[in-house]
Amino acid sequence: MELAAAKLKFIEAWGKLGSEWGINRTMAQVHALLLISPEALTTEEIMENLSISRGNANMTLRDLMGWGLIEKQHKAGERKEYFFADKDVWNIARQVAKERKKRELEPVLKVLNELSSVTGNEKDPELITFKKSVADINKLAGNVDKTLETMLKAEESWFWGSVLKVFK
Amino acid sequence: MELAAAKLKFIEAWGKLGSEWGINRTMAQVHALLLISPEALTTEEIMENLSISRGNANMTLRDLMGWGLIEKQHKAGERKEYFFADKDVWNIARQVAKERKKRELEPVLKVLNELSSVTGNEKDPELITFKKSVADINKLAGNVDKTLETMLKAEESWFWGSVLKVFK
DNA sequence: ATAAACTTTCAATAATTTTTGAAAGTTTAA
DNA sequence: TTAAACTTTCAAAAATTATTGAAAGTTTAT
Repeated sequence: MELAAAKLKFIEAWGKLGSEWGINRTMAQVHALLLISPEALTTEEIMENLSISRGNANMTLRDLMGWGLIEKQHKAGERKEYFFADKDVWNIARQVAKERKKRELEPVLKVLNELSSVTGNEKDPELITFKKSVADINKLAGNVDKTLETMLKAEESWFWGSVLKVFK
Repeated sequence: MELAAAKLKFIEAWGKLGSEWGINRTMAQVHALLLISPEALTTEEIMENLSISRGNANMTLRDLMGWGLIEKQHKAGERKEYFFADKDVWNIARQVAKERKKRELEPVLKVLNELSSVTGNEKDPELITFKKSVADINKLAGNVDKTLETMLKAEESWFWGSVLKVFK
């Protein structure tokens, strides 16, 4: 396959994966584009490359910066802003894990903790089932949280080395 | 907190989490409802409880069965179909991991493998960057795949025991 | 100060996803 | 059979989410 076709396919696949995981398709595509660009790109170039509007490009780039996945670059003697993506895939994975943990897992853990103090007739099957489910989910979520915490601090080779060795 | 309020809060939280992870909010809510119900429920009861239409309930229940998260139950001497959710949270996690691996990770791995055979001028920075990104993502995705594979076969206590021991 | 170069905002519009509900389909009991 | 009880389908409507693009805002060079 030619590079041009491969790029399109990569951007499309990355966008699809993103949308399946609750990430705006365009955002995933802009990220994909910057990931495979050796050079930083301007808003203009991104707009053109993906056929998106200026407003869309601007907001998407801002979001990507909010996720810590891309950065602005200023070139000496140029007015334009250039954007580039961190190319280290392990950093990307960690960054996404970090943000989703903060934005989604932690709020859920908070709610689960509140819910575990539910009151009522301790003989009521409704209450028993409710408490059991909440407690079980809480435990699982806690384990996920601990594992992510470790992942965030870890080096890639150490992390996978450890995990895969255990699972041999 | 009272049980009734706690139930509402749980269903709401589960629905929100689902939608953030690309799962239809209603589907997550129906799952939540069944998860905390000691008894199997009819379509009618689910419709009423969540204020959703018959069509929506029917399709959502079918989807949940497709994900292997709930099952039909037939009660002797009754025409109605009852639905109940597997209450084992580890089973649920495994089931979701299994389905998402099959539906999303595997197709992406397939595309990545195709893309790694991209051709062109080996000196071209565009090609070099592209190949590097694809190779790196491929490696990471492969490790995730292997880990999920292990998780699918594992018992909960063994899995977390191993993972958390390593990360101590 | 001015204006060109560039970025940001946001109300309106478009696209996508979800939901409805009535009609069609199926099963069962008598 | 028939008809009641129940389930499924799917086109249309509603709700949600994403995108546009022009106007407003900002920065920089002169």
